[in-house]
Amino acid sequence: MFVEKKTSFAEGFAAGGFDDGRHRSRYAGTRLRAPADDSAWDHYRASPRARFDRHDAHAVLFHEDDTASHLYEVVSGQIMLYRLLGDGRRQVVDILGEGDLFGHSLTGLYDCTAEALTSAEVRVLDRRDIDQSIDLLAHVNRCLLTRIEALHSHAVLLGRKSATERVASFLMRFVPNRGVVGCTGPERHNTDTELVVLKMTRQEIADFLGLTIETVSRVLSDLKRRGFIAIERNDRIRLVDVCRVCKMTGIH
Amino acid sequence: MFVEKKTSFAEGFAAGGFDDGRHRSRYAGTRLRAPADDSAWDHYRASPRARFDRHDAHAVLFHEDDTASHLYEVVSGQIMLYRLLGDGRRQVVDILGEGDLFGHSLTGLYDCTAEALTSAEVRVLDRRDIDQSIDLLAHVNRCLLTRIEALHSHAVLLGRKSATERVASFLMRFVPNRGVVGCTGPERHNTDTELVVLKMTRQEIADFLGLTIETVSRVLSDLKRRGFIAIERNDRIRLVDVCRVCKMTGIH
DNA sequence: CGGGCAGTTGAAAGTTGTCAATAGTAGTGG
DNA sequence: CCACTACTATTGACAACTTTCAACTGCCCG
Repeated sequence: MFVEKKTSFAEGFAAGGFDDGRHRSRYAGTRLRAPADDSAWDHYRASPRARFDRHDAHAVLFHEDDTASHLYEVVSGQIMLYRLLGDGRRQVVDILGEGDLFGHSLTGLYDCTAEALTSAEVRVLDRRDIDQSIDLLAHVNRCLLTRIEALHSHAVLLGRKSATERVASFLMRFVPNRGVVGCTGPERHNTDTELVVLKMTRQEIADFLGLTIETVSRVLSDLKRRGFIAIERNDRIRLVDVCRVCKMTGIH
Repeated sequence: MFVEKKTSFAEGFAAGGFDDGRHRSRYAGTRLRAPADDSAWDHYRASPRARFDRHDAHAVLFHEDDTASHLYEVVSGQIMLYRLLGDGRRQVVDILGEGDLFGHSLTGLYDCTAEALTSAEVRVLDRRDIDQSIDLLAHVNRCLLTRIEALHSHAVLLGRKSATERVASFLMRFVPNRGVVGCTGPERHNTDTELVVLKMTRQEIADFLGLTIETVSRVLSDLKRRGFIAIERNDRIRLVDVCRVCKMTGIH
C-alpha cells in the first residue's frame, strides 16, 4: 500500500478522523469498550449454576482439540490462548483479563490451548444457560466483539509492525488510558512515567508478539540504552517517558 | 517454544490428538464449521426489514472510524476488512464470504475498513431487530465465533509462518475439504489437481499475508519452478499437487 | 501500436532468527 | 549466609529471510 503519511491527531482514538483522502489515517490499536448494561450477566454469574475454579500460574485449563465442555469467564488474573504448529512453533493469539470469556467452540473442540499466565480465578459456565436468555447472549456477543477487535489489532501488529513497534505496543497495553484518547500523539506531554509489571516471561512475550526471545530482549535493551525505559527487574519495566514509547508503536 | 516435532497425522483436523506430551501437536488452520439450525435467521433475512445492496469490486462499504450504522451480511462475493497504520501500511485482517456478518461495533465506530474484493451483494441489517430474538442472537454468536477462529488461524500465520508457508496456506484456502479432515498429511494421495481462481491482486494478497508484493510473487515463482503449481494466468493458479502444497503450509 | 498497469526479477540492504557463550536471578541445602 | 544448581535473560557473531529499490516483462485496452 502506498498511502501518504498522515502524521498524527489524537491517536485516532474514537477521534473523528480526517475526510480529505481516500484512506484516512486511522488507529490500529485497541479501542475503548463502550459501557453497556450487563446486569443480567451479573445476576447470572452470581447464580449457583456458575462454578468457580482457581488455577495456578502456568496451569493449562484446556488443550487445543480437547472436547469443548465449558465456557469460562475470567474473574481475576490473566489467561493466554495459544496455538501450536506441528514443529512446536507457538503463537499466543490472545490474552484475556477480568470479565473476558473464553472456551467457546463451534466444532465441539477447543481451537486453542488456554493457560493461566498468573494465578487466576475463572467461573465455569454452562453454555445452555446462556443460550436461553437474550440478555446473556447479548453480553456474550459484546465479549466476542471485544475479542474480535483485539484480534484485528493483533493481526496488524503481527503482520505489519517491526520488532520495536511490537514491543512498544506491548508495553503500552499496560498503560491505562494511553495510546488512547488522552494521549495526543506527537505533542509534548509533561514527562510522564509508568511502571509496568509484567506477568509474562520473555518467551511468552515473544510468542505473543511473533518474535524470538532474543529479539524481545534486544529491543528492550535498546529502549533502555536510549533511555525510554528502565528495567528495574526482569518483570518490572519503567516507561520513563510514556509518550515516547507510545510514539514507537507505529500507530501514529 | 521447544516442543519436540510431531510429524503428522490427519492434519490435526478434528482429529483426536496425542496425549503423550505436555503440548500436543495441533492444527492451526481453520476448522470446519459445525452445521447449525439457522432457520430463524433465514426467516429474518427474507423479511422486508433487510435491505439489499450491490457493490462493485473495490468499492469501500465503510471506512475505519466511520460511525457504525449498520450490520451487514455477505450474500455473494467477497469482502475484505483491513486496517491502516499512520504511514500507510495496510493489514487485511479478514476476508469474508457468503453468510458472514460484518459491521459490528462496540464503540459506535467501525474498527476496520470494509472493501469489496469482487462485485458483491450484501444485506443491510438493523442491529435492533437482531437484539430482540434469541435465535438471531445465537446465529450472530456463531458467526462471530467463526470469525474468531479464523482470526486465531490468521494470527498463527502472521506471527509464525514463513513466506512460503503463508502463500501455501493462502492457496489451500481455496481447496474445499483439504488441509482438512479428508487430507491425510504426509501420506500419498493420488496426484490431485485443483484450479484456484484468485479474486485478489498481488497487493491484496500481500497485505493479507503480511508480506510485500515482491515476496508473494517470488514465492509463487518458486512454487512454479518446483512444479507444485502452474500459473495459467495471473489470477488462475493450478495446484498441480494439492497434497504437496498442503504440506508446505506449516500445519503438519 | 503505445500507454498504463500489474506482476516479475535481480541485486543489495536491512531486519530478524539462530547458535553459542555469558550474565543474572531465584531457590535449595549445607 | 554462602555455595550450588537450574533457570531465565542478555549479548555477540553470523546466517537466513524478507524488504527495498529499480529495471524489466507482459498484458489489457484504447
